This record gives sequence, structure tokens and C-alpha cells, in this order.
Amino acid sequence: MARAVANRYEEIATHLRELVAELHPGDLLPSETELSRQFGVSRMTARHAVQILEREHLLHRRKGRGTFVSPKPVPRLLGSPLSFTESMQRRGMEASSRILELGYAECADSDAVALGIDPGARVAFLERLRLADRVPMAIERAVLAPICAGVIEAIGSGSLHVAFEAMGLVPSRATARVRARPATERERQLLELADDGAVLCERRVIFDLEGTPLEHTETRYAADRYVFDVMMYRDQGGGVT
Amino acid sequence: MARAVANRYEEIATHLRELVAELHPGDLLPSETELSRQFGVSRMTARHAVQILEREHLLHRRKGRGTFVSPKPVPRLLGSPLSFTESMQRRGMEASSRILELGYAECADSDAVALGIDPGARVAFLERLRLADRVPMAIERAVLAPICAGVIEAIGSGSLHVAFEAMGLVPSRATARVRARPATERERQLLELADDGAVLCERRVIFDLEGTPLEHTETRYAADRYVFDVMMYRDQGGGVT
DNA sequence: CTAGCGTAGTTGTCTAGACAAGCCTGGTGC
DNA sequence: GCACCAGGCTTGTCTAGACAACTACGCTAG
Repeated sequence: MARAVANRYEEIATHLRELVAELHPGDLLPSETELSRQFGVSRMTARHAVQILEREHLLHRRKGRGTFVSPKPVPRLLGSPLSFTESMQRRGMEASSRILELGYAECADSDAVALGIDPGARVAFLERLRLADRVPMAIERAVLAPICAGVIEAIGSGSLHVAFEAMGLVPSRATARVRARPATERERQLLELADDGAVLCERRVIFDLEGTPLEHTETRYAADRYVFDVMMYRDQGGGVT
Repeated sequence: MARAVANRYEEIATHLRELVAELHPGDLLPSETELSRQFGVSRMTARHAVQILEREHLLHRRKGRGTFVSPKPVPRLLGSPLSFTESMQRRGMEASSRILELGYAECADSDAVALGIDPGARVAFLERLRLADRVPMAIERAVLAPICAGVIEAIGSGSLHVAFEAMGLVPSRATARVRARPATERERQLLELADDGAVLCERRVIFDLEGTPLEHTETRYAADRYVFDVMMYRDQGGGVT
């Protein structure tokens, strides 16, 4: 029955996650000493488990008082979504794509800077119309770093990021810059916008753990139907949906 | 000379921060064993210090290989900025304000939902034109929860958040929703926008540690001169500038 | 009734070890 | 030259304690 788990602290963390789900914000959780007795481990191990959930903002601790359930963020963040597909799934919508253009081209200067390659180098790119529940949502133009140009072959209508992982590339960090501007004629047509329609324009660079750039993407969202949801924490962290 | 520091691990963390600043991304950092010898502490204490910097994404660790300097994020995140003032300071700009309106009013339904109070209740609100280096940047309308209505008295042209802290209220979490739309006539005038100008519209609720809402704010940024910069991390965390 | 004190419980910091598991390197045997 | 293995490094997991700092609570003395 019991899953074979190598780590005692993960086992305790799982138990704590269940407790947090059952209880209400502000409720008192078992003390470290009690957890260590319950699970037959040393206090440092129990403490380790508690600290994991603390980092996830599921609970907070007060010296001398105890450990308490934190208020739930509106949608629970399980990890920052670096991809459109993930982001839509989290909202309960079905993501799909229509490929507008796909191939190789000389990269623009902004791509070269973002990816750290020579200006004018040959790169794979992919422009897609992204839909959520069949409604046009965004135009996305992705330029791939030479290392991962191979994924372009593996793209159907799916996620670039699934293809990345299949190649052993792990996208783990991204920088993004979000701005807004009036839509161009082509954007109005593709996204079915009104005459005075605006687009939310996101320029994003995705890196692996070592900081090697994998992808430079510019996404233009239909401003009248797309919103960014953001969770911010003061000390550290936050996430974006 | 040496600052009186209660915690050994903070001392080690400071030393590591200096090392990270001097070295280059990818460089090898001292092992836990070496740190514990250098500082005369047990390995667990040295490890604690390393883990702090790992959480801040300043370094990453590989089992069996060692600890390495992480690539620097474009602007180093020291904490998520929950306030306009902080956000501008981080960009090296001087934030100022012109108060447009200030007083008490019956709150709108959206405010009531966000702050968890009765619709139509009397609340303090504050509408300001926010400037960066004397240039109009945003219109901000803040509605304060009854608990912290007092801060409205302490506002000159400064930061609401400084006033919060002075009252012992610690803003520690926020949810935000960002969208874009064409600017209204009044927005075009105040923000000095072109006829087809758009605004980036951010609706934010700020909470203290226990999840009590402190403030509900709607900020409309001039889209042609303001951008959101975002750092995202896959596993956990991120921040917003 | 109130002010102060002590006690028990909590998290925070720290020790001095142990073994496991992943990684690299150098040497050995073929 | 090449494959394999052992040793020594690293981080990961875990123990069984210790004392400090902080909080809440009840008791006692005034």
C-alpha cells in the first residue's frame, strides 16, 4: 500500500499538505516535536518538511507560538507557467494552435541579443495563432536558439515546452516584459479585434538552469479577452499565470 | 569592526553573497565542508547558509558536483515590490505624486468583494497621479480597508507602504490582474496620451501575513512609457517589478 | 483586581557525527 | 587504445541531542 518513498521528509510533507487542505487558514498545525514523535524521526527531519511547505507559502510560522495554515492564494500556484498551454490549462480552457509560419530565417537583432548569438545567424522560428476554447487569443512568434532548433520538427499543434523536455532541455527561468499598444491591422484581423482594439505584448526569454537561452518569444494577446494574473510575495518569489 | 551578528549562518551567507558578486555565472563555489572548516561551524550550519542563497536563485547545486554561481537575473530581485515607489526606485527613477482626490466614500461592489467588507460601507480612498522623474506615469486609485484607514492622514507625497509599516501593518502578499484597453478621455488628458493611446490596467489586492486585506488598488499606466518586468522561475517563485 | 513571575510549549540556532548517492579522475587490466 | 573499477570528492538525508528566544497561561503577592 504505502508508496515506497526514499525520503522521510517528503512523506511528512505530503501529510502536512493534506492537513493544510483540510483545515482553514489560521488554524494551528502540529508542532515540530509532535510531528517527529508521530513519524518516529528526529526533529530536524520534521522541521525540514515544515520548511518545504513554508517556502510554498502554504503555512507560516511564528516563533514561540506555532505553525499556522496560510490563506489560500486565489488559484494555487504549483509552479510558474512558462508556456501558453500550461497557462490555459490552469484556467480550465483548452489550448490549441494554428501555425501561421514556420521555418528558418536570419534572426533580428533583438533575437540575437536575447539569445546571445550572432546577429543575422540562421535560426528556426515559429509563428502561431494561439486559441483558447477555439477563440483566438494571441499571436506568438518564437525564435529558437540553435541548440534546440530540433524541436521544430516535433511540433504538431502541441506545446513547445513538452517538446523541450522530451529533448532533455529543462526550461527553468524566464524574463518577461509586458507592455500594451494599439493593435496593427494584421493583429486586428487575426485576433478579431475592434477598430480601437489594443494588444498586450509580452516579450519573453526562456533559459535553462545554467542560464543558456533556449527561446525568445513575442506574444501579442487580444487585450479585450486576456488578462495576466500575478501572485506576489514580499520576501521572495511569486508566480504568474 | 565586525558587526555583532547573532547568527553564524547569516555571516556565512553574507560571505557567499560577496563571492557570488565577484565571480561569474557557472563558477564553482566552496563546498559545504570547506565552508564549515573556514568558519569553524558544523556542516549543517554552513549548508543552511548555502540553502538561503539557493532560495534566492543566486546559486544552484548539483549532487556529486558542487555549488555553482547562477546567472544573474537582469535586475537583481531583493524582494517583490508591492508599491509604485519601490518599483520606480529600482529603475533608478524618482517617484512622486499629485493627489487628485482624497477622502471617504461608500465603496463600490468590487472594493467590497476584494476587501471582504459590506458593500456600500464607508471607506477611505486616495486617487493620485503618479510621476516618475516628473513625467506622468499612472493614475492610481487606492481604497483602504477600515483597519488601516488611519494611514490616509499620514500621506504627503510619499508611499502608502511606508505609512503601513509605521503603523505595524506588514503588506506581505498581493494578487494582481493586468489587462489593457484604450484610454478614456480623462486618462488621455492626465497621462498626456496620444488619441489612440492605451492604458495598462492593474487591479491589485494587498494582504498582510494572515491574509487580511489591507488595500484594493486600481492603477492605470500610460502604455507607451510603462512596462512590467517579470522574472519567472519554474519550480517556485518569481517576482515582479 | 492588578502586576509580576514562573513554567511549559513553541520555533530558531547549532553541534558532531553518520551513511547514501551522484560525479570525476586516475589507474589497472585487457 | 579502451573498458572497467576504485577512491575521493561532492551534495542529500538523517540522528539525538543542546541551549536560546519568544509566547501564552496560570498562579501568587500585593
